[in-house]
Amino acid sequence: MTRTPRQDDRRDRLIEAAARLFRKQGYERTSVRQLAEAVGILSGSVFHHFDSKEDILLAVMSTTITTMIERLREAAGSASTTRGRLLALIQTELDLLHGNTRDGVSIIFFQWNSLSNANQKELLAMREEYERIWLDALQAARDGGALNAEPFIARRLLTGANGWTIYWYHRDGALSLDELAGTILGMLTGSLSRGQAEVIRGSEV
Amino acid sequence: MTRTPRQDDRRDRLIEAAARLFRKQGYERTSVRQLAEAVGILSGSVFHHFDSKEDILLAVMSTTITTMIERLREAAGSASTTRGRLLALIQTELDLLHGNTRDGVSIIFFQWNSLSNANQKELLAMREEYERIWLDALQAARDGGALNAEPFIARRLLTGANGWTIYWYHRDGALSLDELAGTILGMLTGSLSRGQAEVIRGSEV
DNA sequence: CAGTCTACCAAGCGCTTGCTTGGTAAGCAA
DNA sequence: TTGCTTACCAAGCAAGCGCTTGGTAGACTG
Repeated sequence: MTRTPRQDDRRDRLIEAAARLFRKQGYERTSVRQLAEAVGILSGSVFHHFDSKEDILLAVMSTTITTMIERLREAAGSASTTRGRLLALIQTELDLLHGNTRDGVSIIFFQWNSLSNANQKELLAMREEYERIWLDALQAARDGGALNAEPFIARRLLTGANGWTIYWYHRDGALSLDELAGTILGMLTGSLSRGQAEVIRGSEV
Repeated sequence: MTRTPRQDDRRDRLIEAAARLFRKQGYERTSVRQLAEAVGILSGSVFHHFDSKEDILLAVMSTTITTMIERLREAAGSASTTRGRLLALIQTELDLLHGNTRDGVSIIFFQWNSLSNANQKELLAMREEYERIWLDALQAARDGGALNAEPFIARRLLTGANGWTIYWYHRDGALSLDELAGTILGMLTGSLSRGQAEVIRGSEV
């Protein structure tokens, strides 16, 4: 039997497997035994790496939010115009939801209530950091006249619209993520039709 | 001990309690014992009214969808213009989500995956009936030039945006449901600002 | 007023759950 | 070589789960 101490790869693999299974089956319907089996250990051994099952969910969410903030901050910085920044944020959130971070990100969106209140509080500051980036961009868009609605309302509608895509959007379909992002931006700002995404990103307002 | 035979009120009360508890706690985290306690019977007695726990969820969803279809059909028929009809549908869906049907409707939106595949199939025809009303209205809006996006994409974005309101919208806040509906219609059709809802409903396109 | 049906209780069964315990082989440091 | 640490296994515990069983009081039916 191979032992690989001084190397937390089992822990990381557990987080990965948990993200995958939690997304597919939900947190409650995923047992610790399933998690253990997914990485090739017995159920009791899971508790060598984590104090509780919920701690695994917390770890999944925590590492995911960190990535989300990082990616969104990058996107916000990459665009030079108000509208271009908004598009970049939408594209990024969609990519977070459908790229290789999708397991964790879906869990952030739709398994939030499986976390105890105490642990929700623990992550709230990070979530707010993520939302702050959005609200700043939306406020700028509003100041510039590109957005009609109040930023925080627009963001919440957007959160739902984007998050819900995990239930119907498939990357291998006819609709590309950038096209979808363009459609969403068009709705938000009320003028853009699909397929113009590339034109706008980086150009003037 | 009061017995009231020939009267299915316990069954109805169970469905009601289930809707409430499933929404608040989730289906998996709600036990049959809790459901029983909510209506004042013992856990075993629940299975006099339902074959299984999942059957209760099915009953909640089934009765809810029936109401949803009914209400949405009414709304679609009440408006004389394309845009007015769209607004009526949005208002109705928001009211379904936040009025006295909100428990069941929230469950339709967010506990769908707790149903077994077999039971999902059972309800699919009803869901499609509901969506058909939406798609017809959106298609008409598109034909009339009021909507830029493809109807089925618009609807899915809308589904997410509307459904997500259960996580942040509160009736007793400053924002009224009709104002919110106006904002959403404005985004969909790309021209309306908030507060104009009443003006548009029933007027010409 | 006997027979049937409805709506429940009391008890508990079989199973799964998250988690604990005690032990051990392998790796590392001195 | 000794001693400590890491990463696991083997076994199982207590609690809770959905659900079943056998029985009974009251209401309804002929």
